[in-house]
Amino acid sequence: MGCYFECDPLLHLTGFAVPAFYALIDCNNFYASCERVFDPALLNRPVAILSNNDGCVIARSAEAKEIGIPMGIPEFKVRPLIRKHNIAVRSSNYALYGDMSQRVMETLKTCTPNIEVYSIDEAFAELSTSYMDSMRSYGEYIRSRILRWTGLPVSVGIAGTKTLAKIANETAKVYPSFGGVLVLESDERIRKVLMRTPVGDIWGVGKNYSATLKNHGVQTAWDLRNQPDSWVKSRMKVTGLRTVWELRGRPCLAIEQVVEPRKGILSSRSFGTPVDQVEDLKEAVSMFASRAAEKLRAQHSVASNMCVMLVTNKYASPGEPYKFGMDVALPNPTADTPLLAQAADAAVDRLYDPGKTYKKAWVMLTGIVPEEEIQTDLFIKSTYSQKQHDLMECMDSVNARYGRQTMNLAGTGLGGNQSWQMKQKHLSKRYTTRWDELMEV
DNA sequence: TCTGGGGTCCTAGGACCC
DNA sequence: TCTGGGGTCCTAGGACCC
Repeated sequence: MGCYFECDPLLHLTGFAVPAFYALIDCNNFYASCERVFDPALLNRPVAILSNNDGCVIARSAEAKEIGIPMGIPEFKVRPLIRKHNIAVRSSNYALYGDMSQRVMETLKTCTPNIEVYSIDEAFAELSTSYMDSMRSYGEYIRSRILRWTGLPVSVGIAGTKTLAKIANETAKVYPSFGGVLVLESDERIRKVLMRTPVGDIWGVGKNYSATLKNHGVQTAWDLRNQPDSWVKSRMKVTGLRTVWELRGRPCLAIEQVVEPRKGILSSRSFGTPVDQVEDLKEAVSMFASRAAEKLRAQHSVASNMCVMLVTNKYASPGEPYKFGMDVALPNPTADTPLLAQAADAAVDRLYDPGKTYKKAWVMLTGIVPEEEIQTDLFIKSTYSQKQHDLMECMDSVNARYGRQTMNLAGTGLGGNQSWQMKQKHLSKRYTTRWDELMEV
């Protein structure tokens, strides 16, 4: 099979079978491409996608990148550029992107069984040695099938480790001559590609490490690959050492097919307009608690801790505190929406300052355990009875069938025109998940 | 005027145990 | 003058990812 086992005490590797090749399949400009599938008028226009409240640019088409719209820039700062180049602007439409993502992943599974869905727009795949002779044509096959079945263009990078596959993918995107597929096989080709990859572009090397490395004269992935282990470990810890070994072709990261339950669940939004009334704040926070509880139940877990945070404008007076939060320990682990909303509500009472104007709030659940492992306290009444569990299950299935807002706590407000609701002025339709929003021809 | 929303892992240090 | 030798658990903070 050509498999072998790694086991290195330094890296705490438990030993996993290592396949010959890893592929990284990544959608090109995913959000912009999703919009284009259903609006062909966008095909030859630059496209920019805005954050939830239409505040920042969070995704761009290739043309918009070329014009020089940076990632994460506040929209108002590039408004002149948007007008000048007639850039199409959309609010983020996660209902659409999430569904399209699922279609891509399902399609990919028909090509190769062992995949790890790594993010909304990318997946790793383990390619067995039987494809050895035709890696490139296999990559092309994946690419053309996803394009035909979903309308979305992807790039494919194939190499001996996940980190190298990431680099291969990036390189395939940058140089159109590769036709969207790059296989890193020979040492010579690996060397060439690593020499033109800046350290900051390596998966696992962020802003901080990148700056440190450059200060030490380490400019490219090839430079980093050639540093001694001890040098790397002292500056970048064990995770950095794994990255370097991966650059040398020694796999340290396995495909992770099973999705582990989340250890923290966060629900937060910036408000459409700033909020200074405690009632509005409570509505919003109840809504976030409900959303977090839904996510919690979806993974069959319960939580024993909640953190509620109120956030004011951090740009207004730099240096001043702008986050005001508190932890709430729940008497017993629960996934009951009314209980969690109640706890959040009480927290708002304690945190609220009538003199402040709030821009955003959070509800975060931690202390998460599987629901079948609830440790009940002998002296405290259970906070997640069978009855509550069944009621929540019923609520979730109603909302799954008829839409998220169908059955809600009264405390989350009656919907429609709350000031804290997101702006989303440029939202496209939920073409693939709502009967009443199908594309009209 | 206007500035996203989620997550993960690792390490150091302190408290505490026998 | 001299002051054991191990552990574990928790938390805060820093790094990273999309």
